[in-house]
Amino acid sequence: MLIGQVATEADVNVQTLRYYERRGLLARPSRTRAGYRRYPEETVRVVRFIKRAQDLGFTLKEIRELLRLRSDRRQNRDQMRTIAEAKILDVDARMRDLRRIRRALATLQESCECSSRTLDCPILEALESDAPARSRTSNGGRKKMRETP
Amino acid sequence: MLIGQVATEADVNVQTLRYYERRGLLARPSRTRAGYRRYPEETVRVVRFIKRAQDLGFTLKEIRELLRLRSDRRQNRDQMRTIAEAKILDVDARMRDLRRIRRALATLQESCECSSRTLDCPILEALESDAPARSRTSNGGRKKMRETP
DNA sequence: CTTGACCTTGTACCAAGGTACAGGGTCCAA
DNA sequence: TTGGACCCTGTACCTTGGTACAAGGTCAAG
Repeated sequence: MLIGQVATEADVNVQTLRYYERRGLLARPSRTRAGYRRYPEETVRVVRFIKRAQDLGFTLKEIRELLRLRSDRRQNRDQMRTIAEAKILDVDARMRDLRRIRRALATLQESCECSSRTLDCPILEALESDAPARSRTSNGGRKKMRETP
Repeated sequence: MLIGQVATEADVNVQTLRYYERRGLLARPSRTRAGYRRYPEETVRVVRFIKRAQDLGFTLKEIRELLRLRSDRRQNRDQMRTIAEAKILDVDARMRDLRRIRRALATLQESCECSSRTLDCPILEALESDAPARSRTSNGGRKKMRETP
């Protein structure tokens, strides 16, 4: 398949495919004599995967890792297993958070007349958690602060 | 509370709070005579909520909507209920996808020696779905294409 | 009454994830 | 043999979600 066809079937822009190639999400494909990229059919599935994974909040970098798991399957078994395990924990955490949000939305939907106080809002409670915040490009260090007596 | 204290407790940058105000996620707070922003305690919880929701892949725009649900609770009940319902469907879809990914990762982790063929990779299968792709800033219209006979 | 830690606005910059355009080559049907 | 639809590379630009100054005002302690 040529690039335009992949783009149409995966419902993305041609430029996006070239961009993914630069970012290492798509392998550099073989070329025709004229220098046109020629993709295997599978590429369409890969691109659709990327798009769905993005919807779930994975970054391109993380998705690249996920895809790498796929191709590295033969060598580095142990290392792979470890990465997979870490991703599973991450996914579990995301699911827990979603369940909370869901519960909150359901509460809102049903019981919006009863709990008429503006405080103790179910939406805010949804994500009030003791769980340590995950990844989120770290930011830890801030400066001194004036005393607050 | 002044802005710096909110920032410290919510573990974000001061600039970020002002940015959220511009983007309509935080209400414009009252000011001291000197023009300093003075926030209610609740703001810390709101900001933490924003951060967790972002981790889940919600955009600031979506989060603004979620928060709006909270404050509009008294008027527009029906409309609110409808939005909440839509969000619930969205959340459900996300969860389904995460479950698939999870299954795929588990498969990878356990059974990486058996399914040694490069095709039918569990990772790709994870998100192969008949479900129509959700939101994802629409992009629908692309141009004509040369016939592919 | 100054100094340091805080606050203000405004504007500029950054990384990620694309998108668009310029300038040019390929290929096939009419 | 030419025109339209496609492909190439390269570079510039856009949006999101912030961060980082610059230039200045506030306020409490020493």
